Amino acid sequence: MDEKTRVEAYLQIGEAADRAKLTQRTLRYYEEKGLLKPPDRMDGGFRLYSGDDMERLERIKQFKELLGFSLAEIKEMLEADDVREQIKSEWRKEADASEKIEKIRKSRGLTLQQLALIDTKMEKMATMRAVIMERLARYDTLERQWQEQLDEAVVPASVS
Amino acid sequence: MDEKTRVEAYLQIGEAADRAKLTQRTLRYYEEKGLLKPPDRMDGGFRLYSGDDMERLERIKQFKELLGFSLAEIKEMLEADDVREQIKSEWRKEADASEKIEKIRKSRGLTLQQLALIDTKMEKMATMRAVIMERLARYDTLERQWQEQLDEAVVPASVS
DNA sequence: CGATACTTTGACGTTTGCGTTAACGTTGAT
DNA sequence: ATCAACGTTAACGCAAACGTCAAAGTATCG
Repeated sequence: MDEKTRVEAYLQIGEAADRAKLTQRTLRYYEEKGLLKPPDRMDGGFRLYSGDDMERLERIKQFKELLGFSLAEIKEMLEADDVREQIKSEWRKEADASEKIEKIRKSRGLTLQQLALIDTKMEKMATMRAVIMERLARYDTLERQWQEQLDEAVVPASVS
Repeated sequence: MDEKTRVEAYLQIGEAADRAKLTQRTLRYYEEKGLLKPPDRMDGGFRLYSGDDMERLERIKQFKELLGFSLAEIKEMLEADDVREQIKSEWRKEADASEKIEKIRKSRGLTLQQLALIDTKMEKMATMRAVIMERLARYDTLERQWQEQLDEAVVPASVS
């Protein structure tokens, strides 16, 4: 079962694309552009996407759809994540710590930027939401007005 | 002063573009694509943008940057607005009310869609924000860890 | 082994959303 | 009247982000 779970955790490009709600072309394109690390392959050369790959895809989608980043920008942002993984796997302390601290600070900076961007976006969206609510209210009154007019016409004097 | 205010309320394309933080090309492009109604012109043919035009531009920007709509989608959405203006200017009740009610309902529907979209986006952004906050926390602990290591190395035994 | 479904790597095509001249007309100040 | 600053249309250009074949290899099931 150890092997089976390991096997089932991998998806071929078709399934991966379906689950991520993207196309196969897009997956290959992202890989080509360096947003996805080259995934593992089976013997025949078929790509195998890991759970991590799928998570990364999800993050890419969020950056695109929620924040409207270009793929180039997304790549930059994702490099912040890579730093974390790198450092985690580099528990050998040979490489001097100050260098790592630099990397960490840079990544943290990028993450802070993301946070700031999200916050301004959320504020703007809240404002927009309020405007839309007003609009809705006006539509409702408008509709009611014309509805009354229509009622009067249909029911001339039977009520009064 | 009546005339002056009326005149000053209009902007030539240069000023209009500057204030909207867009380019002249973009304004013409939006007009070409039907997102902006053909603005008034002065005698020489220079475009004159009204306050309403500027507001519309602002909404277009929001749809693009906040919601990530394509220009085609934005056009559709803005048509909801047009209905309101149309109906306001059509205070002649000749055209039957039921027809107008239909239009109003359609516009209201579009507006509701916008609202729903904004709400889902805001939810997703909130989730994303939470994830980012977690990330930040992890960066901080990471940095502190390595900082400690660095301190120990720099101050070998002087303290103890 | 064969059929069918899935995948691979090119490579060219398409759409969107403008940028960038070019050639020429308009305005406004001096 | 002229000059600089601004505007006009028309046309071509372009990068991003994929879509869409084509030709070939691989997987899997019976």
